[in-house]
Amino acid sequence: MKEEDKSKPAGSLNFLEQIITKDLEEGNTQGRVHTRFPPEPNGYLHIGHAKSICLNFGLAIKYNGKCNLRFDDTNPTKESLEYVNSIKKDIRWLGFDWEEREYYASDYFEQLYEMAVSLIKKGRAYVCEMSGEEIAAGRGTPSTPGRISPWRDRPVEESLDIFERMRNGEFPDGSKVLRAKIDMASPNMHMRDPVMYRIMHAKHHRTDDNWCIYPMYDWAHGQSDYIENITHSICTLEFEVHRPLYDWFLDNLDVAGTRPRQFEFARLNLNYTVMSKRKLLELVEGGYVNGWDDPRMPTISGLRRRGYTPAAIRAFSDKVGVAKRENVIDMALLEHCIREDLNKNAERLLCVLDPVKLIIDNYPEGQTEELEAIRNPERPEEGHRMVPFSKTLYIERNDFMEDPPKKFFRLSPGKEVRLKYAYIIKCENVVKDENGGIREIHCTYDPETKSGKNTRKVKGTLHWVSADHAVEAEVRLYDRLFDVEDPTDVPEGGDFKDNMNPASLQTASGLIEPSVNGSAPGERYQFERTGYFCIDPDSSDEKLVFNRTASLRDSWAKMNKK
RNA sequence: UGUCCUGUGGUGUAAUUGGCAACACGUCUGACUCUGGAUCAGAAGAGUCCAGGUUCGACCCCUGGCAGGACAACCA
Repeated sequence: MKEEDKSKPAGSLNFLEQIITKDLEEGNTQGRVHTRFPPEPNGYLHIGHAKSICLNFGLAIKYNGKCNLRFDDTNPTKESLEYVNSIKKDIRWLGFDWEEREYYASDYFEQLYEMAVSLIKKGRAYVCEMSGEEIAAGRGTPSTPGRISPWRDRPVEESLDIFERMRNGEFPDGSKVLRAKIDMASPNMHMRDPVMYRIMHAKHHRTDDNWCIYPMYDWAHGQSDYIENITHSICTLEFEVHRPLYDWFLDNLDVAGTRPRQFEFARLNLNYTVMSKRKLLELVEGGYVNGWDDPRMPTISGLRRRGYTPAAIRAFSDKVGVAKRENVIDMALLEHCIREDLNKNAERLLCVLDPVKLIIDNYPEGQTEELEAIRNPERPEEGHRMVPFSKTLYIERNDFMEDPPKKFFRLSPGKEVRLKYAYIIKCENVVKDENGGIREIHCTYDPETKSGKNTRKVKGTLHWVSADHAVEAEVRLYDRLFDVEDPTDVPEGGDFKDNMNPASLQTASGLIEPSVNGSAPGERYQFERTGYFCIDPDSSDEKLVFNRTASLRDSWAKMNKK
């Protein structure tokens, strides 16, 4: 877990690291750093969560501390075990370990209840019997004060009694809540007697029907941090306004030891995609993608299936940095990170995605040669694979042009190119079909130019496969899910889905060199000159399925665009 | 016309706490190349939201603006 990050000068700290360093120097946290990653198990994790995971676990690692996994499971109607499991799987896959510290806010329900009772006894909380609408209406607006609840000054004993009966299930949902008694005129809406408990007769995935009152986020979260001895409670910017409440609860409870403190950072935004749970859900449920792990989704499971590596995602998280200002990260940075990893680590393979037949007229009929091809030029120590070569081959259709522009380095009539790992060939003529399409390209080869020999050089090198030896595979060519940088930027009445890229998935039938046989789902390769690909779980014994993780940078395509 | 937060190249993050701005992605050259990949060398691109002030000196401190964001679930 030690990727180097060259995106910042050595020794420069982000604002959280600066705070922690100072706390450690001043002994503010008993010399400890203890963070937590607190997902609500109500959905799948995405790349934005990955940033938070890397941050929280990363800080703990960097400062020799600990990071807990804590499920914030205080709303049983939205949460489930399925999500708990997927979240655990994703965090582990990313390479982080919470050891035995797998916690649940629901583990603290009893303690939380006792703490609430103590607050009532202090006159700092009361049972309010207004309806939800009344409470909302009575809260006022940010610029006008709220109205005092008629129940606000009821006797402590009465609140105590009713609160207990709420717990015992004597009242229907929505009939009563426990509220903190703070300040209905506060300019901070969250301080206007916030709800601490609501009645929900709902089955919880862990506590079953033991409870029918459930704590609200603001009440549960800070106290859970306190119970777990968290030192630095790191969350995203939208909770900034909650911080006074976070502190108020701690101030008004008799807490001992180190108090947790909350710090906020700006969440990750990525262009050319959407990140909100609601929109992601819409894509899944509307069938716009094939599930949460569709390789085009920015979910962790989607990226995994797409072929991203944990190391690439960790490197990405490092490079995006941590700060308080809103940001939009360029998708190109994510792509850079996976290419950087896979260039170094993925074995090479020859695969023709859009084949056209090429016949070497002067190559002996029926002859086959096994040619040596390096597995990975970045890691020569990994050795070689053998690739069969014969008279009839396939090359990429767009590697041939009858009438090439001046800077076309590939094959055209009368021109020479090298076939990677094989020979230099020269195009002699082409055979066309009745529509004028190219059916066969006829070439001659120069036996003196076999790969490995020190021979003359030609400008272009092509990938190819031997027709009789190639293995057919389904290749799913993925591209960005959206056409535009900000898919949510739509005209009146428009929808973010209007910005979807119609070509985000194109399927090809690829021909791959036979050494691909025996590969298993999850394995990653570079198809030379084409891109990085990963074997999809949809693969069967009969047919491999590849997902394109990322294309190779293509300066020829870029040049053509101009 | 409330409270809180944030404004640094196209994007993101720095500037060791006051010494005229660095790194990464991206872009553009060129070299090299049996991947138009990778690699290597180089370039362009901000004078730090604006206006005042303090100071020998301000991205950094002060004052006042402006802009953007968050907050009015019995969601988290």
